[in-house]
Amino acid sequence: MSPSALPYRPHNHDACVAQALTEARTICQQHNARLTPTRERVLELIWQSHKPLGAYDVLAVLAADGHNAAPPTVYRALDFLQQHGLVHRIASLNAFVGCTHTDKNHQGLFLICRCCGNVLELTAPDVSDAVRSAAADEAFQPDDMTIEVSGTCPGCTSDTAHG
Amino acid sequence: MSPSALPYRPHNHDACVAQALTEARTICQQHNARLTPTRERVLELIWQSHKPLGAYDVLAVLAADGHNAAPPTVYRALDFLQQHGLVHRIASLNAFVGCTHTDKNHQGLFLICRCCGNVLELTAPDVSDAVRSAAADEAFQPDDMTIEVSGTCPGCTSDTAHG
DNA sequence: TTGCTAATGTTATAATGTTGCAAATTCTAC
DNA sequence: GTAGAATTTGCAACATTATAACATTAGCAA
Repeated sequence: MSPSALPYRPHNHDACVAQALTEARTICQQHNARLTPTRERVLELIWQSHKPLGAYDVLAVLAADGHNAAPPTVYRALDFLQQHGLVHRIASLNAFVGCTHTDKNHQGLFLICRCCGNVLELTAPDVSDAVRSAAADEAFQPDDMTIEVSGTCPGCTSDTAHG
Repeated sequence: MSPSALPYRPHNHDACVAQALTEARTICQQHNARLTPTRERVLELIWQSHKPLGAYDVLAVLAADGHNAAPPTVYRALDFLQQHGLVHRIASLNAFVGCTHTDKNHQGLFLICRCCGNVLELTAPDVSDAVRSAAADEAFQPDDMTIEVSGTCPGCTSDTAHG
C-alpha cells in the first residue's frame, strides 16, 4: 500500500499554496484568461487547507481582508476558477477545494473524510471507464461525472484504532 | 445494446407509482416503520415522474392539496424515505427521485439527462468495485458513495439526431 | 480619445435546508 | 382501558447557499 496521501499527513502546506498559485498563473496565461487579484485571493483561500471551503466562508475572509465583497463576487470568482479547472465543487458538501490535478485531463474522484474533513482528489481511470461503460450500456452519453466518496481517511482510522 | 430503459420510453407510469407504493408498504412493515399518510403522499409525489423533484416542489403540491405543510414536514418525510431506501437525493440537483432498486442492496449510479431531466438509476457493481478499489489504494474506508452522471439520454440523442 | 468588452460593485431576492419547542398521535405495558 | 413513553406532526423563526438585475469601473484596441 502506498504511504498516506498528502492531505492525510503533515506537510508544508505553504508549498501547496505556492505551487497552486504558480500553476494557476501559468494556466490562465495559456488560456488567455485574467487571474485578477480577487480571483487569485479566492484561489489562495480555497487552498488554505485540504478541507473544502464554503462560498460564504470565503466571503467572510474577504470581508475580514477589508474587501467590500458580496456573494456574487465570490461565486463569480469560483465560477471562473472552476471553468479553468483550478477548483472543484464538492456537490455533497456545497463547498470547494483546490484542484490537485491541474495538469491532467482528469475525471476527478473525491475521497471525503467525515472525521477530519480533508478531501483527496484522485484520477481514477478504472472508475471513469466503468462509469462510461455502464452509461454506454444504456445508450447514455455522459457529459460530466460527480463521484464523491464519504468515509474515513487513513489518519482518522488509525486515530480511532489506537484510541 | 439493450432497449431503452423505462424512464426513457413511454410507459404506463401509474403502474410505476402503484408498484413503488406497494413495495414501500412492504418494506416499512419489514422495518417496523410507519408509512404515515404524509410520508406516503410525499413518496407518491416524488414518483410522479422519473424526474427528480425538489423539496419545495413537493411542498407546493402539499399546499395545493390543502395540507398545512411547512418545509420541515417535507424534509422529515424525505429523510424517512431515504433512511428506508425508498428515495434518493441527487446531490448535483438538490432534488429527489424514487428508488427503483428497493429490493437490492444497491450502490446507486444515476444517469441524469440534461435535456429531458429524467434520471435512470443503475446498480453498477463494476463501478462500485472500481471505486472501492481506488479508495483501498489510499487506505480510505468508504462509507457512502455519490455517483452522478450528467449527459444525454438515448431518447434525447435521437431527437437531436433526427432534428 | 473613443468605444468595446470583461470584470466588479451593489442591492435585492430566490432557493434550499435547519432548529427548537409545543401539540397531537401512536405504541406499550400494566 | 388507561397511564406513560415514544414517535410524529404543526408551527414559527431562522440559517445557509445561490442568483438576478443593473450600475460602475477597469483593461484594451482602433
